[in-house]
Amino acid sequence: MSTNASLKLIHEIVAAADLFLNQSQRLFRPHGLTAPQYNVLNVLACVADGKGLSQRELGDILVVDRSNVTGLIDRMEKCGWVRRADDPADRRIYRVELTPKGRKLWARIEPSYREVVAQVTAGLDAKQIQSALTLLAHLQARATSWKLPE
Amino acid sequence: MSTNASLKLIHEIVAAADLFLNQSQRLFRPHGLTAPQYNVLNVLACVADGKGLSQRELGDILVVDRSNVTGLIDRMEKCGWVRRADDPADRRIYRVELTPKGRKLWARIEPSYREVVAQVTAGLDAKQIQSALTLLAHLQARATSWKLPE
DNA sequence: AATAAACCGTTGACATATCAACTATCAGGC
DNA sequence: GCCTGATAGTTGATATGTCAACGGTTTATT
Repeated sequence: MSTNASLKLIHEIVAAADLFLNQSQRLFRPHGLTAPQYNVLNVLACVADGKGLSQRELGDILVVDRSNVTGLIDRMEKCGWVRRADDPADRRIYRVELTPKGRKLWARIEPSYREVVAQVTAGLDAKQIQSALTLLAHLQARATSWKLPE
Repeated sequence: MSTNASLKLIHEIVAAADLFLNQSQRLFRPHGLTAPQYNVLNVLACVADGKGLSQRELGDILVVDRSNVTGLIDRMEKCGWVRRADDPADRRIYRVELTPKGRKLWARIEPSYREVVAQVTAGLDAKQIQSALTLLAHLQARATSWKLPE
């Protein structure tokens, strides 16, 4: 198999992800939001039911370091979208929750986000998407367990 | 077609790109290099033949803002991997070139990089890769020309 | 030739990201 | 109960990225 096709595959995956993130900024920006901040809203709205999430859990889900979550939540708290609530059982932990304002913002943006995804993926049939997902899962599994050469 | 499959597709592309970039750090780091810096070395080694590239051209190829190139080249120049040469015809421009040290570093890392890509894509046949490339090109074309909802 | 327009690189403000080191808190073993 | 170790969040150093504004240099226009 050609190494060049593999190189191009990886390159195009990175380029597509980059392009998508950059373009999605155009959706979020008018609301004063960034892509990582939208992800926080989305996780809190979908995953956390009422109880919120610790910053560590948030970082695990978003695949970012917990030190990064500190500043992210700082800025979002300043905008009034999320709140740090004390955990009654563990004083090391904050339970990060959506405020009503944050939930409202998410509810306003989420449909646009879905529509944009629909636009970008229009013209692809279910089978194509499925085989792409299989390939991506394969890549991720192999990337997770790779070993350094030499 | 299911919107959820589309959402998952985009999500997995971003996740795969992220994972790959994070893992490739492990290859670059022992050499004191970052992924964007490796990309600079690679572009200068492959694209620019002797004449170097202006910072604007470099930014266009790497799809980053030219203001970002300033700092990137600053740091790489400090390490002695690249050099800013004056352009004889246009005094606004630097021609960024590899130093011998930079070229040697690239030559040492590039085979490992190819091998890692080969590892990650092992088990995929040419047809699978080709259809993934087609899909990615489709996504990129549509993402480039999308219009904001509402 | 002189003015206007476009272009290049830098700078400063900011957001995101990592890592290492620190403080506070919790959980286990003795 | 008391140390020991793990865990949560913060902080500071550093790298990457954007954007807007600025100062020199071309290039175009008149």
